[in-house]
Amino acid sequence: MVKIQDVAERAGTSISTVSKALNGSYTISPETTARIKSIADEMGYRPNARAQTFARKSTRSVVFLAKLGKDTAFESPHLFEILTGAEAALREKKYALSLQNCTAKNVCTHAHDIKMSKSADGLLIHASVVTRELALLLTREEIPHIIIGKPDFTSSLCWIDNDNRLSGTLAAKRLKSLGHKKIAVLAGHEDDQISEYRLEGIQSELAHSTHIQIYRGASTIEDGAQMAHALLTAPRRATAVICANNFLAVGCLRAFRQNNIRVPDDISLITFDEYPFAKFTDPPLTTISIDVFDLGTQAGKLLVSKIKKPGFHVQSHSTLPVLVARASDAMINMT
Amino acid sequence: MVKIQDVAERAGTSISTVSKALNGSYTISPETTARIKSIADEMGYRPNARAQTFARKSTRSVVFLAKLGKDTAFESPHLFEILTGAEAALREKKYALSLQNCTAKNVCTHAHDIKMSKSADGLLIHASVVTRELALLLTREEIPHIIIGKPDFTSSLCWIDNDNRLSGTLAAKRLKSLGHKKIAVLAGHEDDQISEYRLEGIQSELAHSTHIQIYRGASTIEDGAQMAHALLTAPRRATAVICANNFLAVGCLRAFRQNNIRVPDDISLITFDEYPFAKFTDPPLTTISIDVFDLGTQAGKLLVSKIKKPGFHVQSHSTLPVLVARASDAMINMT
DNA sequence: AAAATATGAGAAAGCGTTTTCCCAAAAAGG
DNA sequence: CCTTTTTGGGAAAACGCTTTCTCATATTTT
Repeated sequence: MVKIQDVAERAGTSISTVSKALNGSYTISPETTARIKSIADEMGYRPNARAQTFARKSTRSVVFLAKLGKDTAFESPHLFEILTGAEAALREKKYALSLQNCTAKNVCTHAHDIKMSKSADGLLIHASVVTRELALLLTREEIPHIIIGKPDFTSSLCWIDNDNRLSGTLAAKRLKSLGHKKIAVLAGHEDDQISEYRLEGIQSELAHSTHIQIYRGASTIEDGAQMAHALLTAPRRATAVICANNFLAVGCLRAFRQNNIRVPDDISLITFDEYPFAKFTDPPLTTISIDVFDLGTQAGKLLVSKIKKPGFHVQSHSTLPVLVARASDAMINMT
Repeated sequence: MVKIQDVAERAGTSISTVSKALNGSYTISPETTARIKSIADEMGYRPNARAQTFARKSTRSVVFLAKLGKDTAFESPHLFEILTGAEAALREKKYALSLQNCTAKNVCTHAHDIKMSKSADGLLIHASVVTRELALLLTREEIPHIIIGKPDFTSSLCWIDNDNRLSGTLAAKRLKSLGHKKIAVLAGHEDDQISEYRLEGIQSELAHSTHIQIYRGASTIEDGAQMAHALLTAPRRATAVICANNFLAVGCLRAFRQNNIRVPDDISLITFDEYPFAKFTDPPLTTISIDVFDLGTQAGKLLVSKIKKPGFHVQSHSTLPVLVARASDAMINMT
């Protein structure tokens, strides 16, 4: 294994000179720098990352903390899309990304361990595992971090998220503009943050003018279908339905088909996000979506900024939702 | 920051004793070990991971190499399910897992870099990026690795995979046992390894006794529907269809519905894998599936074994597929 | 009781960089 | 031409552990 010493000898310089040349320090002349670089190259010298990490007092790596388990990849593809986006951004900045499964219960232990053992420079944390205790820890220990998703309590954390509240508002606005007055909402359970914010946005937009029926269930195809059935048998049937996410929408679509309810002729449907099957459903779904990959890259970039300049403080940062109009919604049918 | 020195002073021993006690070396008496441990605990001592990594000449980390991009999380949830499984296994063995996006073109650079810079102890590599050149590199440099998926050429690599060929055979056997004689196969393109192995298994089982029609297209819902249309208009229409993956099956199902072909009454359908929506389709899909998460954990465990004892050599290792019978296939309709 | 062995603990040598000083030589200024 | 400043490069001190060697002391063996 060729080490810095070898390069130095071959170049007839000291090891500090080699280190400086390779790391682009201005205190070495351009000529020597070039010469050393070419020698190092020729010798196939790669600095030992373990030694660098130790000497630099920085790992140039961050860890991604989220709740992972069997089927998470299927149930929460967003999580991994974010991860992928983050990896891309971090790689560009020469940071490594490692993955750690944790829960809201043990996230503090994880974070504390990483901080104490100095095994990473920063944390990317999925909002679903963020607790008040963690918030305290992060600020007290001044751990560079970005929370992905909006933590559900006011705090001094740095977070970045799709603006789910605005998404809800957009969906509601859309249906209003199509003339709908009786709108049903298929929402997730109360502990489903994303669904909750969307619902808030919907309600704030619809509050006065419209009759809203809210149904709740798990964010699954099954429950979506069940809620759709309930909706169809309700006294004053809605003319449009907003599904808090794609799974609910798929279930809803299925229930409508079973009951020979045509979409969008008999009822309009609008949902959020952009799962790959969203454009393949029958009819293709109108959704309020965002670029999840981009959310990840932004989180990565932001985190690196925070690591590099501890003064740098982004309190929060939201990405804007946009309407992707397809064929599942339509002007209200007056007949 | 409390360091080993501080603990040693407080315990009235040398730092080597502390190190040994904490790392469970037998050369320290049980009493001293216990005493030191409790003092370290009390002082909140955490060894500096950067220093440990450096001193030990090992990072206790591995990197996962795969092709990642926008929508990969949606299109290949399996990849992330494997990743999650690997994380779980590695965590148990105290190894960290980091993620690196790469392509078949640059995978060698990545692997070489990691080896040279000693930034990880081993590699988990998705088969889709494995090239002959990489195989050479891995064996020449003796890089501990596990390939996930079967590399498409004979080599001395260590790989682990679901036995896709056997899965194909199982699917074919199932349809044969249900009395089908004319079977259509909706396969992916020739470069889709998984689909290819499945097809092989199907063909080897069906070769003599049965009439097979093979259709090819991309592994998407769209192409699945298209192939299904082709199948329906073919001269001697098949009584059963095997779809090389879930996406094709969904497309197929849709096309059948549009043409008022009932499943399984008019035609039987069987597919592979177990996407979460497989049990929610109409009718629920009969599939040949495996435990992808488990594939990941096995890969992780195997890799750690290879890292710890370089002599340890598993050439290959396959997980067994199993039939999950649902409602999309049935006895051939004789009428 | 002397010799051989086993045991517990410490001294010190790494591990391979980065980085902080420091100094000579060269350049600039008076 | 002498003094001051700049510039390029080297010496050496970290960085905080692990691990090998060595050595007393305690234990066993002869």
